[in-house]
Amino acid sequence: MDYQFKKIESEWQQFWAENNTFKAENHSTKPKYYVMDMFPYPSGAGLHVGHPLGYIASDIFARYKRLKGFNVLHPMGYDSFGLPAEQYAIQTGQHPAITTEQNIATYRRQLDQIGFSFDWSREVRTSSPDYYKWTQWIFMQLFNSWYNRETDKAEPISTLIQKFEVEGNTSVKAASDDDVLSFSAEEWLTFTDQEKQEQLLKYRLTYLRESTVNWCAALGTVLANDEVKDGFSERGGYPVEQKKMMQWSMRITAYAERLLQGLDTIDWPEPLKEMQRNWIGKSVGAMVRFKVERGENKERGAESEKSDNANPLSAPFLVAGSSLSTPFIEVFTTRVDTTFGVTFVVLAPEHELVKHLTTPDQQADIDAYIDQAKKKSELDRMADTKTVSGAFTGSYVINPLNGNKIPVWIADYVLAGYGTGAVMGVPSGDARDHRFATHFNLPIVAILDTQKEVLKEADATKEGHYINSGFINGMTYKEATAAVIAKLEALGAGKAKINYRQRDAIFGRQRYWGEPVPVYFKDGLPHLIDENELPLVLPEVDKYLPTESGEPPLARAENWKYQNEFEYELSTMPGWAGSSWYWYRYMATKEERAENVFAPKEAIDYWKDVDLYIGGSEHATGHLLYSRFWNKFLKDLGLIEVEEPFKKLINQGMIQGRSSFVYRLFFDINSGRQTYFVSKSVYDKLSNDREYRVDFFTKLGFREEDIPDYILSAQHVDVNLISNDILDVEAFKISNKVDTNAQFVLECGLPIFSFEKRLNEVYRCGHEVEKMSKSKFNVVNPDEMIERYGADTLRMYEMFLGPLEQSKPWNTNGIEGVFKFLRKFWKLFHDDNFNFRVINEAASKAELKSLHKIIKKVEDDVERFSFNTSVSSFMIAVNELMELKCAKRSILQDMVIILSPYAPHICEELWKLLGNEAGTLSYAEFPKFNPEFLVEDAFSYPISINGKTKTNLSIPLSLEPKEVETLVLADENVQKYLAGQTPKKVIVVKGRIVNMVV
RNA sequence: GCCUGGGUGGUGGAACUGGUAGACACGCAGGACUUAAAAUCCUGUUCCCGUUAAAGGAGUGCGGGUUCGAUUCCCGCCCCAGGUACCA
Repeated sequence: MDYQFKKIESEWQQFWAENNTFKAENHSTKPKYYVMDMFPYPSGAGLHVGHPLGYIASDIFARYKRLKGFNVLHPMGYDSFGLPAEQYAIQTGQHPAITTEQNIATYRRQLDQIGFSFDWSREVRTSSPDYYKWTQWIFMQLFNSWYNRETDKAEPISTLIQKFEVEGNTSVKAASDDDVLSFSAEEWLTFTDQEKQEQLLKYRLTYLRESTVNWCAALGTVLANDEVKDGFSERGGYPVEQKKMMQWSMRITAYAERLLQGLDTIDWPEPLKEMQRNWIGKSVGAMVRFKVERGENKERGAESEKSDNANPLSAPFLVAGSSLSTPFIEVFTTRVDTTFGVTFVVLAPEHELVKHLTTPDQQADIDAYIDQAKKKSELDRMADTKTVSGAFTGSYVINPLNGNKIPVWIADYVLAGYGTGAVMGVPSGDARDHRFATHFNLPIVAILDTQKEVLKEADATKEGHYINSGFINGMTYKEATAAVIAKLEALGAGKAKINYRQRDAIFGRQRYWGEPVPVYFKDGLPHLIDENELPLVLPEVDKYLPTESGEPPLARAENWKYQNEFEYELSTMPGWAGSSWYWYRYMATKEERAENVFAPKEAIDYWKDVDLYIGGSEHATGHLLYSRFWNKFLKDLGLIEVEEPFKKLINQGMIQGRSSFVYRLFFDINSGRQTYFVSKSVYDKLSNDREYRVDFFTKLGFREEDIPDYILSAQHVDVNLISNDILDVEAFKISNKVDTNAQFVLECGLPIFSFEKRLNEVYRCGHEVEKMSKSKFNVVNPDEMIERYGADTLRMYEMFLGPLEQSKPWNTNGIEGVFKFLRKFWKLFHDDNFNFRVINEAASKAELKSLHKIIKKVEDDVERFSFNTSVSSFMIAVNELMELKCAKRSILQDMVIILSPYAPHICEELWKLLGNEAGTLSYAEFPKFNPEFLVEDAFSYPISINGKTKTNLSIPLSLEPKEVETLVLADENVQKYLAGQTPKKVIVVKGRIVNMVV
């Protein structure tokens, strides 16, 4: 029989399913091995060719480990809450649960046909109530916990209450909000319940906090950063602004130090760890307080400051242990030694002191600036370092070290969420401060004798001795830092401080399709529902849109009240909630899931942690950090044992897509909004060519002086509507919901001829290589590949594409070669008429050499996750055995075992043809490598002159370098290249190379 | 901007610890088999110069450096991709 992959593959897939071949046991005498993949979000576009890359790698590894005698847990599930399903629901009115169910069915079909060895009995779905019951349960544990810095772990909130009752909060060392009041035990006891709860909320590991969101008034909703482009909504192009909103947060910062330390104990790619370290961003420095100079802002601050408790000018004093009575601006700096060089202070435009520091003269300037800053996203603000902007508040502060009066500015390069939302400007040492000072004509003072030309350029050196710096003049960096901190502490104007860049994570979305937060509100304060009321099931709503008043979709649920009385929390949990603990749910068997725990203790004790986790590096600072955080928290509660959940992690590179773009041009005219889609070359010319632009608008009927303001932007378009970069305009019109009256300007430009077909009368799209994702409309799925070549070919081809960890755009150029290889492998077992021809003869030396070369190679390659190189080696081995006309069982049977993790279907079939019991291949024993078969006695030395290879010479490997040198120099051919010269030096590296220097 | 990764023939890539650059494939060209096609097999294929063959020269994004020897190590740039806190 010829190689009939379709028949073979469907038969074996059915066999595995029916016989539960890959079901993992929670009890075994074998050593355990837990191989996990990052589970997919079941997108409507189906599984794309990028997903299987990591899954194939982990499947090869899992199958390899079974052959090596391990009890392997290799599960799969779905991260099934998310924005795209909800977006689809908004457009179609379909319940996201239904579309999600359909998408999962598609994913499952696609996964099944690739032949993965998953234990499907342990599948999880984050959107199913029996799963998210436990996500909500963990949320409740977080709400009921605080972080004790003395024991360095989370503890029940009841222990905090006990402390408050005995000693108040002044001596408590806890992770908390910045604005906690100090109170004594007596004061605590006089608090009402309401007041007590308010205080406790500042300590809970999940708590309410005001944070900034992208608010789109036209859509009446909050947008993800992903959905905002250049300050406008990606859908519809409506303006977006930054707005503050009360939100649930997770106090991940409490764990910053442990998250940092833990990195040293796990086997993860160094760059990934580095990303997490940078994200956590530990910096050792100091807080410095600059007193506000009174009198400059007499109308406001001065009179209200004493009596009015709500006056924000007094807000910063609400720091535990502080008794200062003058308003100040607090900054964090890592270069406290440069305090004498401070010539201005900059606040974030959102800083709460801004409105109180602004003098009447400056009011207009400041208002205009704040207005403009609101329109920019944080990312835009960080990214744009070229343009300097800012506004003067009119107020001044006093430098605590030299008493200098320093102006207070606002600028958008200072971000409210970072540090204290204020920085001290040291233009001589910091490039950004320098640009700011130069632009606004602020003084620049050198503070180190090694700084050169500070008027021209900032110099961040720590070398040399201080100048212009009062009592630290003449000191070195180390001495000065210590001296300044000591002085600031003595003055009560600052203290040493370790700062983390990481912020507490926002834990809420103003959306429908997510886990409901198990919280209701009573008298404006959050309370947990009862544990036995879990899961709090997502209620039905009539529409998946926000309400008219801008509340989240859950506000639409009718009669949805806790005990028919109290408002539930209306936001839902973010995408990362369900994925932050799922590896524990996999540990529970189907039967064990009926028990009232997230996973049984014995199962957790047995599987402990994930031995190998494979997934994309795009999750480096999101999912992987949150998961480590929740894991540490669960450990603090004593529910699990390990500090780190993922022992070893491999990043598979992304299979990128080739995205296509259309170019949308729109502007407002008297009769409303007009939209055009312009072709690629028209877009290029409109962007770069002024004359063309004028001509273009003239043709549209505008006079040169009346050309309207317009927005020209690139927009993703579905790659399935495109062939060779040409857009199917009619199909696009149907799929594009927003601009029904849009017009199309084709390659030929204006005017549009519609009656005559010509070459340029097409709409040409632009393109870019970027990640494959539904939102970028560039998804390619594996079904067609499997239909044409089969799963074994797809599996091997995805590995053959290149190193697992590297990103690459998808292309199918080489797939024929892999397919040919499998057919050759099949032919090795059959004669020309496809009769099985394997014989029981003793293997030759050459055959054994080929076999043991590949055993060694595959072992080495799998252990270091270099799957692409083993595919090449398999090809070489099969080419060699073909050449040798090898048909011997002792060789071929081992070949089947070695290849089976990569191409399991064809190997199962051949295993059966070889006379073995069906299905036993998965648990066969991996062949033992014997180095004796690879011993060589001679090596063909490359002979080079000045590093350039000239010829080769075969020399016995037993010879020592001196003997090799003699032999080489005696060679006629070598003498020809030397042309009579005597080498100055001869380098011989045994078994490697001979190099002569002349 | 900042953090992280990458850049080698026409294409995907190999070269594992500084030791023959281009393994293995794809594609292309030529040939065999065939009435023909598909499939299969054989030969060639980094570039330039030359060409019956040979012999030269250049070459791993760009510019420098260390070394007997650099795709590999160091310094400075350019380009591409991922992340940048509400895509997952």
